[in-house]
Amino acid sequence: MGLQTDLREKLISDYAKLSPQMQKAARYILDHPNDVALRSMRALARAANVPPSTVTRLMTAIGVETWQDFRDHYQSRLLDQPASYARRARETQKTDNDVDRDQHLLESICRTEIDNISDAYAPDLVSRMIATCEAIENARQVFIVGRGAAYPAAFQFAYAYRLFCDNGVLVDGHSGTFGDELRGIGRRDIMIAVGAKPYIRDTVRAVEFARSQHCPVIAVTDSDVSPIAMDAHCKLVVRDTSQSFFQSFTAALSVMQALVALLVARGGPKALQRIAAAEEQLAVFDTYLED
Amino acid sequence: MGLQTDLREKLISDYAKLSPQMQKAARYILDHPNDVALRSMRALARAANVPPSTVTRLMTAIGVETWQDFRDHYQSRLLDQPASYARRARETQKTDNDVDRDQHLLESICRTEIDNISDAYAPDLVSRMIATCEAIENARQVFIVGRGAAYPAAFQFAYAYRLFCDNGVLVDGHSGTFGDELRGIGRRDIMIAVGAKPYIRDTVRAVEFARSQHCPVIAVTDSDVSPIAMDAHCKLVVRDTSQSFFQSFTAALSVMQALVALLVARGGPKALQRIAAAEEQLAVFDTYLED
DNA sequence: AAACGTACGAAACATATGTTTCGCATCTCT
DNA sequence: AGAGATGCGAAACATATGTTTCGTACGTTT
Repeated sequence: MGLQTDLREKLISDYAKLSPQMQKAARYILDHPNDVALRSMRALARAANVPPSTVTRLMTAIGVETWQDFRDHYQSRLLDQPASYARRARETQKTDNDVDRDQHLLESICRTEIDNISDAYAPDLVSRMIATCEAIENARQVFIVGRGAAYPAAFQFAYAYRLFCDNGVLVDGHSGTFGDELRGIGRRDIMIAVGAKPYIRDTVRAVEFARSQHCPVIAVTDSDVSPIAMDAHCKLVVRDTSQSFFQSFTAALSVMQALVALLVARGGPKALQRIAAAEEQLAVFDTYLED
Repeated sequence: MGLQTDLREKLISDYAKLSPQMQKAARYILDHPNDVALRSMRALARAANVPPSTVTRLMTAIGVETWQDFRDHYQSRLLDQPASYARRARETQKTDNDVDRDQHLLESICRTEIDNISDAYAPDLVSRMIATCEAIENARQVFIVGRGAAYPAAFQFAYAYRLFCDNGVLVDGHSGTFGDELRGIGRRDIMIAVGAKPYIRDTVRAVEFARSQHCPVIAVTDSDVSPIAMDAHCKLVVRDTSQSFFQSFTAALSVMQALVALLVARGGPKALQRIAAAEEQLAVFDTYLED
């Protein structure tokens, strides 16, 4: 992927052919790649002790149109790969055939989804997921809340969780009101609340109620300051960037599934036994199609 | 560097005391910390959809003299991060305790999820998605079927789809039986069926019924030869590889969301108008928390 | 109603930025 | 030695940036 293999390599290979002043600039860039990402062109030129024009000349010499392109390259390198996706996506959207538009949209959706997922498994989030598991394992009951577009993620977790634990409650408001389902919630329980902007009132109310009953909350949400994340025991902040009017809950779903996988892994053979039992039960009900 | 404990914490703790517009800015910063390090203040303000003045006001509100100081803080934070990555990697390879196992599991889940998603947007699938959209656009009614673990994906699509089209029916068996909901299905309709192995009998039955009524089927499933994909008008085969006992429906969900995005993009301004109307209606019901 | 205070965006401001131009050295080749 | 090419920095240019100012709109209090 990518027409530009690596600008760094290009700089090194062309180094000999450059004029002395350009070499000075190139050398500084090679020695201080982060300066390219973080500082301005003029500031870099000053640091390298060359006039600004030398830097622009260097750009054209190595076949880079503009300083922006150069800087972008180094910025995404700094981010350890991710962000360049978005910009490329924007570039691709310029073409104007109808089918092409659809294809490009899907391509850009794909990249966004991958970015969202990557971010959801950043080191910070990983340790929070582990902490979340500990909290769940020690809880008496596990209440799972998610309305509207967040419902799928909540459902997914609840569905899988109940295959190996019987203390999970999906608070979906289907049977009776929200309040009924939360009766008895307390400090020994835990609530997993899923929701992103726009926040659905029910979800926020459920969280507030849990908090008022001293029940710790795990927030799977889109921001550290989302109303769902307020005073949360653990915040799992996942991106919901999307190309459409609708937020993407892909990353949230993925995290919920990952939590299940983690819980099972930590649960060891006992968890697996329970799953086997659950599947047997489903087979009795003739739920699945046998091969 | 040094005396500032962490501006991020400061931002979170002061969040409630900020004015609405400043909250908007603060929130964007919390959600996109790298933007602070890499982009200009005005660019960030644009991205956060606030005037530049709001950002400067935010600076003074949280006790930061100038934007430069703020940016510097985030830049050094960004530069420190890669080191922690490396350190963590080294630590992981040394010891073999429980936490490490969890981290490795999550890392491998992340990779698998990304693979699944990438495959779901392969050129072949992309053109099938476009074909799917055409079929949906020409359908009288759109029936969406998904049971068990596939329910989230079906629900997600139905939920979003109904925001701009009123001919979507989520066949979830909640209200009455499966059969009831499918009454009247015919050749001018379309059914979107989601399901992976193990195939849930209800879903397969629904597909078979649709076919018997000459209703074309869009199959979102795990194999070209899945019982759901039999004689399907269009097969969207997505991978559901996962590290746990449980299939991953992340890619399926992503594809369903992508279909919605595509439909809206193709629908043009009319679709957007309908969405606006739907959101207004939701606002009337006081569904969302206003800012 | 009136007075006050806060919140806010548009515009103004000075400065910094990326790029281009221009003229002057220095080198190269006949 | 002179013509041509090349390398170079100062300055010019248009634009973007960070910050301040100012008028208005809105809500609260008197």
